[in-house]
Amino acid sequence: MMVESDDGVLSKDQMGSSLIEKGKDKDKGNIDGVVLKKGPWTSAEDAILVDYVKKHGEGNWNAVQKYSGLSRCGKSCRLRWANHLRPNLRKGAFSADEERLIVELHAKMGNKWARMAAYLPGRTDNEIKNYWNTRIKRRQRAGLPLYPSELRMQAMQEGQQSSGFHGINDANNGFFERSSGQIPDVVFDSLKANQGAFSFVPKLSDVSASSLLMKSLEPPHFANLGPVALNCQKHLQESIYMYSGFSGNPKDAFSSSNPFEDSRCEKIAHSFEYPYHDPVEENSLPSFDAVQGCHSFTNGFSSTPEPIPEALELELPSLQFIETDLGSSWDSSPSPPTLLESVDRLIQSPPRSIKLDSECPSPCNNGLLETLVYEAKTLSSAKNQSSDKSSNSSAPTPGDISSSSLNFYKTEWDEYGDPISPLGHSATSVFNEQTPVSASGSSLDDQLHADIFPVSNFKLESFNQFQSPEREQEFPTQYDYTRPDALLASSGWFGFQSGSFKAQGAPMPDSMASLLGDDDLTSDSKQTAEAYSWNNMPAVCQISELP
DNA sequence: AATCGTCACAACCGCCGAGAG
DNA sequence: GCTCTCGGCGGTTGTGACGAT
Repeated sequence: MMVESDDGVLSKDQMGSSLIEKGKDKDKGNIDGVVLKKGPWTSAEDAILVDYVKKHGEGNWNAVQKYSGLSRCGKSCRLRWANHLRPNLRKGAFSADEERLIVELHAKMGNKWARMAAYLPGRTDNEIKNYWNTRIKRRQRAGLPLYPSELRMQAMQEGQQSSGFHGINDANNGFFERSSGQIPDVVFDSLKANQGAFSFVPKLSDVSASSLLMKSLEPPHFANLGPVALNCQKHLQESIYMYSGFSGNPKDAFSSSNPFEDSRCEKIAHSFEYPYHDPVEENSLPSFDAVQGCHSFTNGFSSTPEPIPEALELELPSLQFIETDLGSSWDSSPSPPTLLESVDRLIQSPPRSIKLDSECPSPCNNGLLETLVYEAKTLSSAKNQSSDKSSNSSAPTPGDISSSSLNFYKTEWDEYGDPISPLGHSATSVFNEQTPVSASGSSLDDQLHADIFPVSNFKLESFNQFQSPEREQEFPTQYDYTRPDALLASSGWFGFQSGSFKAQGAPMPDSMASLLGDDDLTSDSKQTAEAYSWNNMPAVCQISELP
């Protein structure tokens, strides 16, 4: 690069011994006694290589050293030629169109740089890769999503058009690259950047059970974790592999002793973030029933011994939105089965997420848990409602949101003639049974960390980011997480008063602000929630199809 | 002016698959 | 079927440029 001797700054010899393999590696640095050079190419070397290619054509790169005397290994020659010397290379900064195309392609292909390069004449995979990596860093640092909403929209459309989620021209390039296990880390756009994406939230009546279900996978839970170094592509891969295994063997796929021990969950969350929703499309969205491998999503755990808790577990750090989402999305009239089933599915993750599966064997299989969760959620909402009403009468608060949810729950439940839970308990009865362990000491956030994320330091920090006296008031109670009722009652798993940070005046990290937008969060929370839920679907469906 | 962090880029490394022997 | 070579690909590293402090 800078040491290239185009300007004569450094001669080949001056490149120094440090750049020359000492021949200790016969296979790589020394061929037939010739020490192969490494490091930046000189103009002289370039000329030799160009001349060689002109004479012999591309390929047979290992012969370059033999026939041209160039002290470079074949791979290095090929790379130099492909990235810098071959004709028709397009140098310089990427144009806006190119950038957009890259983003689009990445959304479709993942880190398939070579394939992406095929769509960008004159550009090399290395350029694209570098650009993308830089972009990731930049946007992550800024707390911005990687993909604009229109891309997600397009991807969703493509996913609908083909159950295989095929990408653009290459049928093998699915929206999620199956062969590679690559899944685009579909990060939802910020509301700020994509206000339009949330301007057409479907009418609640249009929200399907699946969408409701998907709220349980909502990314905002992860968004709360704040910016996390994105230098974890491997983690992303791992995450995808986790998903890959999901359809086949959930237990294997999610056998990690601590699903939050690293940033995988974050990446997964990003993978699910897909807030773009077009009401026009919703009816054509693939149902989970129709998607192979998504059986459990539609059936709920009640019908399968290996339900989706594994999947939902991925969102365990959930701190927000679900409750709000439910409340908002059920304003209309989902069918009664949808309501209940959605609730059921929503509640699958907490027990596992808090690693109670070992202590509370198979809580998901008996149908009790979901009922408890539902009612506990309702209780929690009620509590928030009462506390918030007394303190804030103007701006929407988490409690307001929760209360609306609560009211909605009640309304919906009663509306469908099911005044009591499927278990036969009234919500009240369950609420009364809820037993807070202690109101003293640390906040729920700390509790979460201590009990659930013992090794997830970054998440604790993330949680702490949102700690504030207000939030402490929000969650004054600690629960005994060894008790299912308490677990369920800790609606933090589901509803953590999502879009409340702003309204509460609690600090909102930049990333959070970016993810949720600077618009009034509470006013948009419904739409956001709707969009999230819908846009999660393709990802989940596709993931379930991964081998 | 010095220092530090970030960016942008080139190049290398390791792995993998295809094909030939 | 096995081994080897080659080429391709994706990930990572190294380094100068650049801007902020």
